[in-house]
Amino acid sequence: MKETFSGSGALAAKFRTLAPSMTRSMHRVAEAVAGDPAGCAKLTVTALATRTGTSEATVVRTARLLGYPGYRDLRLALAALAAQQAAGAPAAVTANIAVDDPLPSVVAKLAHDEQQCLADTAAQLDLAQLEAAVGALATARRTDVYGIGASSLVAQDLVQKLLRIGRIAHAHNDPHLAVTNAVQLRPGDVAVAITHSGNTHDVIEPLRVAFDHGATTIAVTGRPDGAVTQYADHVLTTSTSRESELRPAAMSSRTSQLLVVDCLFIGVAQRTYDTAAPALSASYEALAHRHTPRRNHAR
Amino acid sequence: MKETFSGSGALAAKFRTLAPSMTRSMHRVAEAVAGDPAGCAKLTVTALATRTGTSEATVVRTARLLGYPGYRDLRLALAALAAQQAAGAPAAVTANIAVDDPLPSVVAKLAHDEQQCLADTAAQLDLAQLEAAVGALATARRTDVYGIGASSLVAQDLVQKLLRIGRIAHAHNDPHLAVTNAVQLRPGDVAVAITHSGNTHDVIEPLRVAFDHGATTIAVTGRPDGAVTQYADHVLTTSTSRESELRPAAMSSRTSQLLVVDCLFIGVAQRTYDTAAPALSASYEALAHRHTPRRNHAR
DNA sequence: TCACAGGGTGAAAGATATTTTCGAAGGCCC
DNA sequence: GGGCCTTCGAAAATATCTTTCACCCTGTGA
Repeated sequence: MKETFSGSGALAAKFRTLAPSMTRSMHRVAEAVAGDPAGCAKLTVTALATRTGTSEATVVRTARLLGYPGYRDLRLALAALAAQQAAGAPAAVTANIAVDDPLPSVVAKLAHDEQQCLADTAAQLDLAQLEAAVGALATARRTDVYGIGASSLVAQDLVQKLLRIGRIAHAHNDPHLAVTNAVQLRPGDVAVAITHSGNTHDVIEPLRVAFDHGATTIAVTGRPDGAVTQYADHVLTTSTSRESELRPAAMSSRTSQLLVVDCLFIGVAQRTYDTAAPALSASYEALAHRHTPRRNHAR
Repeated sequence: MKETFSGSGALAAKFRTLAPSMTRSMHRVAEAVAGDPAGCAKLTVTALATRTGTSEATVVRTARLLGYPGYRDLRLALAALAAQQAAGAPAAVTANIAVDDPLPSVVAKLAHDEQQCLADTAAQLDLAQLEAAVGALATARRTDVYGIGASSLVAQDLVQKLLRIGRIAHAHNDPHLAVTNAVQLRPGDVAVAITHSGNTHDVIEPLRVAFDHGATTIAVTGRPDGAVTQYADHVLTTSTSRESELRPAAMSSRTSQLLVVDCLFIGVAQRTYDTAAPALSASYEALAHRHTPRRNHAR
């Protein structure tokens, strides 16, 4: 793949995230759009269809996939993007991490990639969905979080955070236990599934059970078209960063997922401030004696 | 783009210049447009006509007067202008996250903070220490990783990654078991302690034991002067990001720690490429069937 | 190899949005 | 007050966008 997308932000990120679920024709359209936003903003549906050798229908479908109600809105967004790019074009360079990269270069590239990933995630995060998810978590009687493999760590991170502010939460990485517990959920409870691929059966199954039992369900996934979203009331899309052999997408999705988790956490903490703040302080006090009193570490 | 708006004032300037030649109705339209470009960009001709209490015809006439071929183009320009204005004012993301921050602001601030944290970490990371740590891990007979609480997740992340490339690694978050296992270590083995505070007794203790038994010891900590470094052959310092009430340092240290872990991982993967690459591929294949088969697009 | 299923695709119909037309209303000078 | 010009908006005409639907390609199983 010799795609040379400059770090044009949200659009390129969206493109990467959704590329797998695009058909060939849509891919062509998306490529044209991502490659020359300014130019495409000047075209009508018909013109863009002609330029990409496709049909109006495909252009509209692509626009929809990219998250706009139709081509008209994509076009507006394109114009906006072009203006933004023209305003400040940082144009950072990012090569893939290679086997023979010296260590300093690895560190720089990794840091840069992850920064980019954070920016992309923040840019494309659906705030309405986030708001809804936060609302659900803030009022949940209890919250179950499902994650397997690398996503299991993210699930645990979310649970640790929720526990710290006094919410009742459990992380499950055993599919059987997860389902067993999901059966207990009912309306007012929340279930969160975390899966990069969006198709991890072991995580979807408990979410489906929770969904069927009336719990509010949230999916944190890199594939908004994945099977997991069938059973999700709220979908939070993580951004897929550039992949390379040594650092495949599935592995680097973590950064994006964790940002989403942090956003959820802060959102919930804000909404439940009265109980969250004392709980946070309490957890510090409780941990203080666990640290050997060497210097003044209680900043 | 032929039409280049030099600044956000361009529209207002045009408005002033052309105001004399405008009729009353056109004036109302122009005023609305100049006053809220972003908002007007969202409206159709009809909607804008209604909002200004005029007709579509008038709106189109105004657009023409402002120098555009029609309303459609004015609308695009408006969207571009709005984006430019938004980009020009990157907002005070430097501020702490407050209880009453709206969600969009929280997302922006979090993303910004974490990006900053990554940059800081990469900048101050001691490459010589990293190199040494990578060398030790790459040749280790086995690796034990200690982490408690939030750092436990980081420890697990490192272990998961090492396992994927065929290294033998274990994560311990039970202090007793950690010590029990540390006793088994000997020269040629590696022990890694992850602690933000640098003074977490439960993590220091197993590292000390490992150190005493001749294992190579690595500390990943935010406090290079912490107690943990006494028993560490190599110290990797993570950066402490800004803290706030809702997002204390101990919690945000994760980002920094994970970057270090990633650097270690890539470094080791490079050095053991011959075994790492096949192991990586194998782990994908093994996991493939775990994802409900959905679609497979040629890319 | 063939028949079949199922999604991907574009032509064209259908729906919207934009532009133009045109007549009416208001105002100004004679 | 009447002619004449300007302004204005309703509605027709056009351009643009969206949806539908049948065809086609591709992969699959007999």
